[in-house]
Amino acid sequence: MSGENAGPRSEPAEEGAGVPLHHRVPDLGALELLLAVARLGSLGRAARAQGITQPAASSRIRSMERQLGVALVERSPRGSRLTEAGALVTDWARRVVEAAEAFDVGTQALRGRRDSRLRVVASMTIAEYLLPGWLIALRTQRPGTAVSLSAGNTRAVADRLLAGEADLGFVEGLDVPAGLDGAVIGHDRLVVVAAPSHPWTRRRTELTAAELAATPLILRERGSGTRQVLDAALAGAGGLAAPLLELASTTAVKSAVVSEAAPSVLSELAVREELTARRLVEVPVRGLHLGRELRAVWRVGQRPVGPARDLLGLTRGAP
Amino acid sequence: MSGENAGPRSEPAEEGAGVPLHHRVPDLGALELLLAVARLGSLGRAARAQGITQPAASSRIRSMERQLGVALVERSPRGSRLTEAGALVTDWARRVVEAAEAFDVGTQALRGRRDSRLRVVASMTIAEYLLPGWLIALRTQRPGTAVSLSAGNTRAVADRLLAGEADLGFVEGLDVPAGLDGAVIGHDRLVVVAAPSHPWTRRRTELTAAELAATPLILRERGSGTRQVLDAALAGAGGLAAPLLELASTTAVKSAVVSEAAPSVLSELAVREELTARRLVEVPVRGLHLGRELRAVWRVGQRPVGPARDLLGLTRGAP
DNA sequence: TGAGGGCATAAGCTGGGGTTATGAGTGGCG
DNA sequence: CGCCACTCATAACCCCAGCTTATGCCCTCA
Repeated sequence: MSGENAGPRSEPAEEGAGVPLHHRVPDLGALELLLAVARLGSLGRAARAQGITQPAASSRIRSMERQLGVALVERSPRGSRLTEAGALVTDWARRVVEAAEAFDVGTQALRGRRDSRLRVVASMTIAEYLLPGWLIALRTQRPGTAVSLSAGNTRAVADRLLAGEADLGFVEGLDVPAGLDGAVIGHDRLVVVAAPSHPWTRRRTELTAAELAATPLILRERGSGTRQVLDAALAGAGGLAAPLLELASTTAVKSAVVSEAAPSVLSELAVREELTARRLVEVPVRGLHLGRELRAVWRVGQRPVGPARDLLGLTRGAP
Repeated sequence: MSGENAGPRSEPAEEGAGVPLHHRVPDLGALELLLAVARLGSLGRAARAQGITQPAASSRIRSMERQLGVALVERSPRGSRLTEAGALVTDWARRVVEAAEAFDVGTQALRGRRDSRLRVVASMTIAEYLLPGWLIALRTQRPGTAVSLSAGNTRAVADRLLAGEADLGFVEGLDVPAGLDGAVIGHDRLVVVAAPSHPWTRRRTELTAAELAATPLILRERGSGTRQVLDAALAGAGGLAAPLLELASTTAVKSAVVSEAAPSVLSELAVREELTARRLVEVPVRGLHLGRELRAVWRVGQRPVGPARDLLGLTRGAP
């Protein structure tokens, strides 16, 4: 495991547990630099691209290699190429940097300058999972478009649009709020998820809607969009049983599902990563389709123009 | 846009272009701290959780708020809660931290200590997209399992397993290499993708396999797993046309698809993010299914036991 | 054979992020 | 009622990571 102590592990010791992550992962700057090296094929060029000097880049890469214990680039007097391992590390680094880009573009929009040319209001789910990607795309397509973002539930989105405080809104749900026009830009689906250890993940016969309805679940609090769709869909199956636990945030629900051994119903967008990592498992339900539309919305009669139109065009056909 | 200069933009100016990302995004340490605050409800507790002092945490959060220009936490003499905006920022931060965790667990496995209890060999695609998630899951389920990872093509995976240099392998492809047993653990699918501006994304009739075969594509070099599956699938449709461009890495292919206006065929795993952000668009092809199995493999007769068995159990049913 | 691009090393500066020490609010409770 | 326990903020100080400039060596190519 973690270095010095090769013998039968003495301390807590599980791979540097306790040490916060950022001591074991290089800086964002270092990761960016590594990507630049991969792209440009030379430490010096990468350095210039990052606005630092060649020795700085050299030492940064070297210390990253020391920290990770892996040779990342093969230096030659004619440039630098990635190692076999370096290529893999670079791919993982790219994902960190991409997440950081999403963070950046998101918070920049959140800063919400009054002089923004495009003011967006979105539901939490969309703002969290989809908008940053769209904004990155918008930035590459129409650089210099200043966007401001605020998030809230469907009601808040409608209010801001009607008050003229926003140009374009995004909501997920079953219908378009009064006073607004909209266009479907994609679809979301609620999925039943459970911890991998839960018996539902080993069933041979598909779960029925009635069984689902009768089981106490871990859910978001009443009033959330997710909850509405679920209530409506299970009304015919005897109605939803009292929840085992009601939590305020999606994240809280997810970790509760993992630790408490009860299932939940969540947006596909919210659990995609957990599903592919098998931290959660989807439980198919016979004949139950919990789809819901993702919609762009705007004030009746005010079809989006300019930047709002650009963004709308970008989002059509999402998921 | 970027502050000071509100007028018609003078300089390059597009939202701090040129300034490398890591100057506009807080440190991983700061993001982790923010998550801890969100989870624990107090700066002091979060500080302790990160192994720093309360004043350090206080100043770190404050300077992050200054940097982002957004109030993130609401301090009270009885604890700290996230702001509305803070909740959103925290969600975005969580994704960065999760990517960093994947990076961490991946590079740690790559470090490849000889004394590892579990030696894994995987194809590039699986190592890149799936393995980190599994390793994180494995770490929470069986903490302290030292894993070493090496990556290569199917041939290399087989060789290492047969040489007894690895305990468990993962490959994607159509069949199990000679000398190995295996189990299907999931499915991947090749998808035809194009830039959003490409005419194929606006077709009213579905693309046919013959049309796809006749079109020069941007592809990975011959010999890659992706290429094999594609060749096989289109053999009946007249065979694949000469590629427009042959590139060595998936990343290179992706960016070429975006800039050159030619389509490509790539693993669903590799383009999922690009698809949801609409940087790429999937083009459905009539009656063509480019599925391929993801398999865990091991030496004939050596069913995985111990840690290998744990990991195998974790991966079953992936995507 | 010299010029130029590539990388490494060395010496020195700077600032961000850490520390300790302290003060000032607020709610619970004997 | 007054103390305690908890919160957060401020101030003064320290240290090292990461930057810079200056230099040298290596290789390739005209």
